[in-house]
Amino acid sequence: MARHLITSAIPYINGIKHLGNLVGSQLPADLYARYLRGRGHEVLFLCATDEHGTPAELAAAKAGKPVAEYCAEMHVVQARIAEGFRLSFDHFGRSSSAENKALTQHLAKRLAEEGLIREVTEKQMYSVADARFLPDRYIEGTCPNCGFESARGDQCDNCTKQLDPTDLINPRSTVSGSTELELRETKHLYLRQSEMKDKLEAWIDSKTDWPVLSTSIAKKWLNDGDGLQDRGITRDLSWGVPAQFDGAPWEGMDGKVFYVWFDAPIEYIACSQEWVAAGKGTDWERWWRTDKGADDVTYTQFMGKDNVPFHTIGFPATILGSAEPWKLVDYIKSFNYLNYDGGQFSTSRGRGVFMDQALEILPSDYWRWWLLSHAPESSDAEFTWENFQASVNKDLADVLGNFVSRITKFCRSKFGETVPEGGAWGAQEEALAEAIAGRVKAYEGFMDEKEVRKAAAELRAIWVLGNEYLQSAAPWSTFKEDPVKAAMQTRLGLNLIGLYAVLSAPFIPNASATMLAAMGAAGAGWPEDVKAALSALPAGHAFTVPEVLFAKIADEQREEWQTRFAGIRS
RNA sequence: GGGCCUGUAGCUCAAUGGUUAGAGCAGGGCGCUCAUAACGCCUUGGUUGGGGGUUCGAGUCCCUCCAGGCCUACCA
Repeated sequence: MARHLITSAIPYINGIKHLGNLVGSQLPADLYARYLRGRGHEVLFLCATDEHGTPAELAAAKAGKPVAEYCAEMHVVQARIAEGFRLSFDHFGRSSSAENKALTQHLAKRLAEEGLIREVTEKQMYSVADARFLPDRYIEGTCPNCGFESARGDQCDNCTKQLDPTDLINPRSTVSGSTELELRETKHLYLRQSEMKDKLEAWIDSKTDWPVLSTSIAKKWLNDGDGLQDRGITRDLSWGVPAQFDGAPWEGMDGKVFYVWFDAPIEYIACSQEWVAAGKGTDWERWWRTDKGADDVTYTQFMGKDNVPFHTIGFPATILGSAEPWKLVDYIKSFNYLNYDGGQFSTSRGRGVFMDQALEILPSDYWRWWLLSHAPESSDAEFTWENFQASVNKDLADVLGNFVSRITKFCRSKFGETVPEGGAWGAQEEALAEAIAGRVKAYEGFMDEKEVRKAAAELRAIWVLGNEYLQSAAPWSTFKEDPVKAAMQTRLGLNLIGLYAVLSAPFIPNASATMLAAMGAAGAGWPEDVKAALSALPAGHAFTVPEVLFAKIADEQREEWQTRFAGIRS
């Protein structure tokens, strides 16, 4: 038994996430966590809401609520949806927690003591009407390059030229529309990442088994242009971890907070403290402090590609720079994007399917299966309703669901709702057990390697073996001349359901639980010995015929959804 | 502009430089009747984006061009 720390990139508090966000981090992380728990390992699976930053403030203002209240409400909403998708976090924390505040300030102080913080005075755009500094992208104006009138202060969406807000003609605040903007001097703390370039690079170079996506993005940041740049870790905002605090090794940072990307990854650690505070655990240090038991922990992070720089550069720089024995990540599993029907999912335009809507129209298992079996691992992937309908109907309803249905109903009609007695395995059954054992090994291998799509394909192939067996054994024929043999075949068929339930649990936990309940096999463990697992349900054991596991999606239904989700979210 | 990724069957994807490039779905044929009009077997289908090169041998390595995507440090 090994110990596995697993974190999913923490979703931003600003609204409900879409399916692309889900498949990029939380869902595969959950798959892995469930698999490892199923194998009997000790797992701590953490996630949280990322609550600081300008967008949260603006969203709260738009909702007419204090930002703390807005975040508290949205956290509950996200937590409930996460439950709906059966995301099995050991704790779902908040980056605005007292724990994170204390730890963020502690680490910043440590970095300063190690000489890795420097103060920089710079000029930033200030909006008088909004009474706040504005990030570049919150300034809009006419592009000096192409004349586009809604160019953002960081880049023009029309001609893609990178801009400085001072380049814009007729600049205005996107918050209020005010043109009363001025450049003001402001002081910020910078993390001297450049000092740690060699150390970070050596660390990244040692990670030869990571997805190319993870390492190539990291190397790009390390070596682009003049190499790794220092990074500002404070912002002129009120909502966040205060940058000025008792015992701070600097002055003059009043009214400023740490940059959200500085405190967000720290929440991974703080979340484990929240986990203890919530009474769910007793010792967080054995997961995070290599001097206090965490040196045998394997730490795996899951995230979308947009998050990779912060996890390969920023957070490791914080951890390593602190010179304290924190556990560093061992493996970064990164994902590309999921597109929606020929374009991108769009939160602002309400294009695509959002997590709450998905749960309204279908149970979570449908989404889990499709998303995971089509996870954007090697390149961006695309969601289409036709593909979704075809995959779900074929894989879940026909191959797995119908298998459960056919064997339980056959047994009920010939032997009753009890595992039938008599007969012994022949060559055919031995061959089946061997074939399944081989595929289970492959399945475990893919899961261990976090090869999500390949694992899904292997699992499906295991389901298919059951149908192949029933087809060739044909207990409905055998029953006529040799009822005892038919009983043995049926018994094996019923046992396959229990095996499938356990193997499938990481992907489709609800259906798995239904299958186990129907078979009266709730405590079934991982089939380390497939042959034994296929005899787990003894003769005379009672079962029930479950309801249809997966209903099919009809064409008319699909068309309705297609229309409903094409445009503006209602 | 720079960097990275992707391009393989109608669709979604596989293939440590090594037999005749494989699966699933869709299409075609046959079988089965336990089952959710389900299942099984067989089968059609590819100049691996174009061109050049290295090699005994290239989907794979190199060069170049084309197409799509992402990132480019003040959104997160």
